[in-house]
Amino acid sequence: MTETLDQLDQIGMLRILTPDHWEMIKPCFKSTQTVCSKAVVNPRRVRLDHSLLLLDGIIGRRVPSETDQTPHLVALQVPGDFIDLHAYPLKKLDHDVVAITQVTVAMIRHDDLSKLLDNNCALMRQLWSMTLVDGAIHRHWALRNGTMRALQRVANLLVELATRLEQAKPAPDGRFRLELTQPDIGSACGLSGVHVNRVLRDLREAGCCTYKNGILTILDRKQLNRIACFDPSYLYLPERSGPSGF
Amino acid sequence: MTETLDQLDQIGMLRILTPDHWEMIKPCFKSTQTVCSKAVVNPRRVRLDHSLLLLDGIIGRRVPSETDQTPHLVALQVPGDFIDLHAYPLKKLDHDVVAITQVTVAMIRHDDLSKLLDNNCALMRQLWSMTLVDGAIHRHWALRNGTMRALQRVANLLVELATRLEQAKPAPDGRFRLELTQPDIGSACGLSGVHVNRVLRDLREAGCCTYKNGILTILDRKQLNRIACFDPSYLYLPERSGPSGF
DNA sequence: CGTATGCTTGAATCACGTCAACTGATGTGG
DNA sequence: CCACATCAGTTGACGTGATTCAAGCATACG
Repeated sequence: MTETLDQLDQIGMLRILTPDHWEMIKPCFKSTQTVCSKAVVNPRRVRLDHSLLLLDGIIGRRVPSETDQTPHLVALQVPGDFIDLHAYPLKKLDHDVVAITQVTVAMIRHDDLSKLLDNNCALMRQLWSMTLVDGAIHRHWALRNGTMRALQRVANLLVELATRLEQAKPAPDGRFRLELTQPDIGSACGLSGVHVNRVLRDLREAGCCTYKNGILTILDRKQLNRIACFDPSYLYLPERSGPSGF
Repeated sequence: MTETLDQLDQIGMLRILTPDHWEMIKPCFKSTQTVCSKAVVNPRRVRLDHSLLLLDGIIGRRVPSETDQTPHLVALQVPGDFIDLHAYPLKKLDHDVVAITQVTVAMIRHDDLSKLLDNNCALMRQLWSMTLVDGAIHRHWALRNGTMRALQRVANLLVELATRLEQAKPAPDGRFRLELTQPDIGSACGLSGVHVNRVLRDLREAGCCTYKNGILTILDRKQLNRIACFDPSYLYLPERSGPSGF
């Protein structure tokens, strides 16, 4: 499997790393792994000795709900995200890490990470930054669930995911394979599955986007952004060319 | 002002640091500052060259709402919290940092922090951990706003704050000076001020707690925990004596 | 085939928001 | 000392957005 590791590219959140730092950490990923949809990648409350880099697919973080049975989605990760990097300093997670789609991940052992970081504080600071952007996204999820109404909430979530996914892989056709069920979307933004269905119909009838078979197709990005009141500054996107918030 | 700095104690979140690490970082705090209620301590989108340690009072993080005028509370910080430590790697914030009560903070320059951390990766990892606990709290806020109904939400927020405040300073009488207005509480958990008022009445009539003049008084902690479905594991409390999630 | 899973729609219910009026405490100026 | 303004809290009436329950439909799969 190591042949794929050499081809690893600096996609999405990984672009926070400087190229030389990326070259340093890349060899530490010793193996990749493919996990099938719906599997629990890392369970909560268990001591972890490794962290995962998401290469392909979508991963979610679930917290079992205190009130009812169905767990709640508190975060979604896209390719380029350093999943459960926070397990490196914290050692245990407070949520389950589950595969939404079939995913491929690269593993890094905390031992190897320590060897690397103990001699390189600059790299550590950049990894730290990556978890801080995660934190900013978490704050935005609280904001979204706290202030927005259903239509805006769903639109906002979809635009966020589209924007983050584009950082990993450009999608000129505006199509994104999310594979989230409608109740999943509801779980992520605090709505019932039924209501998500109605909201998606409204977005479809407004000509904004369609969502079918787990595939999001954005038809009118401008209008969708407007409905979503989307301001991407909380994503701290690295500047490619031109101004950005980072 | 330096006389107070020598007396700084390892309260709240600071207890994540080992005592020797705490002794190392303590001298870097060169001055304390008292800021009056409602002042903006650090504005968003401005490059910061320092971070703040909250010594006394309560600080909030506000995001101006896209939809209406009133900004939204996305986080609350209690004494011992290293406010905007995330500004150290990220340099800019995506939210305003505002004083809820009158607060005293200690300032640390990022230059000094760098000098200290470049020779001490273990300390850096612990500071990193502190921001990760912040992240876990953010996730919980998203969860609260996404899954809970009004009564549970308010109860949950109040218990969280009480628990975190107790880490900083024990409150055997069950009284906590929050100084949040009822609309503030609503803003934090996605409810209108009017509805918060009704919920607080319900909690009062149930004998759980009272909230008057910005002071929370917990009368029946057990019942309040039950209503709030409160499980503190996401706070990663350091173990004092006995088992805990950390 | 039948069963499971996810989507779709309608009808009834309810939790919460909005609006508006009133209270009570605090503060300010004449 | 009183008149007045201000601000947070309080309560009622009303409207509505979202949940829940239920039934029906489509597709995939054994």
